[in-house]
Amino acid sequence: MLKIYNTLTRKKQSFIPLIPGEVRMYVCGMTVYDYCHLGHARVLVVFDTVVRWLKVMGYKVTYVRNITDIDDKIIKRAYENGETIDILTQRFIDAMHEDAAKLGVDQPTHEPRATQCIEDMIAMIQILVQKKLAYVAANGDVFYAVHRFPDYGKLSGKTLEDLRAGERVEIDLNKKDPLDFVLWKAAKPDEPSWDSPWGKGRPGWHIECSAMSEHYLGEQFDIHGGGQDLQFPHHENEIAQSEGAHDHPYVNYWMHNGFVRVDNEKMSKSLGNFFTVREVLTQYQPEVVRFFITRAHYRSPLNYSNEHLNDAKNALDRLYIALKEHNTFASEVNWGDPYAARFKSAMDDDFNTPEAIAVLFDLAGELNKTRSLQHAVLLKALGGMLGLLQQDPQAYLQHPFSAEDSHFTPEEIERLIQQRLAARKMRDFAQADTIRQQLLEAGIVLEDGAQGTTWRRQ
RNA sequence: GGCGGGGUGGCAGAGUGGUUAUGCAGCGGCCUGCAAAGCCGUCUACGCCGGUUCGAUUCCGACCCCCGCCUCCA
Repeated sequence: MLKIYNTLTRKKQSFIPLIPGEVRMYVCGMTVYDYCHLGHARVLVVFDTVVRWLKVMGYKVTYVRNITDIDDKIIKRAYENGETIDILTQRFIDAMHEDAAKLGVDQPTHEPRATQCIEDMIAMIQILVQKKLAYVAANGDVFYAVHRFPDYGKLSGKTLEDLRAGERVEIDLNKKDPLDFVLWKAAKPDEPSWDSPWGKGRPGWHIECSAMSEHYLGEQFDIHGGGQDLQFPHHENEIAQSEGAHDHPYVNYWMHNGFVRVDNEKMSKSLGNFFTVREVLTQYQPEVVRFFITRAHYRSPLNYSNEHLNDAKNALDRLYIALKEHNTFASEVNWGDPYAARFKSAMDDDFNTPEAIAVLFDLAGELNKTRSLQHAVLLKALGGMLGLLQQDPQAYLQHPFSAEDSHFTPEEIERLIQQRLAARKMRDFAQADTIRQQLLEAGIVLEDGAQGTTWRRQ
């Protein structure tokens, strides 16, 4: 039985979908004004892994991940760059898709863009205004009246009093209450806008997720995910909007992934301590990055550094080396197998991927001892459920992962291996070792095995 | 200040009321012409102080420290 830690109840709960056999899931995606950094990569990978596991468990999954393609930062960035919003956002949407694909992240079922769902948002705001949960301010903005929604704060464990006691509440004279949040912003000159019952304007941020999730998944669905930083206010506001509009529960299970950190601090745009996915991929194979992410539990913080990536690389190498002599394909998993059973119980326990990966290593050890095809097939199959180990082992092990790795072409390496073999045959070990040393200095390790000499990148 | 999460061996990172996590790194051995890989063995743990218990890293309480949210943020 799958258990999921639910932020709403702060407990692990048995997962029971609203419709037997089907899972409807929504995850807050990117605001597309810049390249994805490792924090974004984590969200992509974490929820991709969740979807993969749900599918392995036999669920039909409808997975929606939105794209925020209109907001203050996008407008500002487009203006700074002297380009249109459309060109800016399309560029970063394409870049995000490239990054996601490299990390082995499957496309969601639907990937709606905020600007394509304005009508849904307006319709929802209208309901909220009718129900007096929202009001039109003097400047034409429409605000949600937070005090009118009694459950406000239930997700983040805050009360209105707590929030009022906070020091950082912005002062906006148009709001009746400083805690009210904007649903619709009246148009300013030179900004993109849409017609609405309240005049030209554009949506606030939170309304898009309420409207788009309802459009694709209905008024109530199973799982809603996102980064921990979205818990408040974004997800809290979504609840206020959706439950306020429909008077019944919005989401059954809320999942929040932990941050990626740098030097023990949250990686973020505002701190400027972020590394983009594409930057990291100039130094490491994408699967190493995915392995690095998957190796930590999704709710734990994940400290980023080159040392940790190197460590992840060495660990992943071990799995591929174990698979090296069996270039096999995954097949159906027999869950009665002890390794498979352990893997399943780890994944069923709130997606405990570190434990699941530990099973992979135990299996690799067994494979190294027994060299049985059966273990190789299982290792590949279980790895695949995490989006790992699907490459040809040789391709992985020989992949040039940095610019310095282009010293020798595979043909040249092959030629040097043959030269060394000839030297060894003549028992000219000095010459043989010279060649091996030469390759080693270029980061190439030779391995003399029973079936001849193979090479891999260090 | 309010709310929430956490402190595990050299590093990363799970977990458990008593029995090896796992990986990387280190050390010793086997294998090898020598290596590499692999195998075998092995050293470093559970922030601090009390309490409960036959027994606590694991439960309870206090303390110290770290991180996050309360503003845009994955």
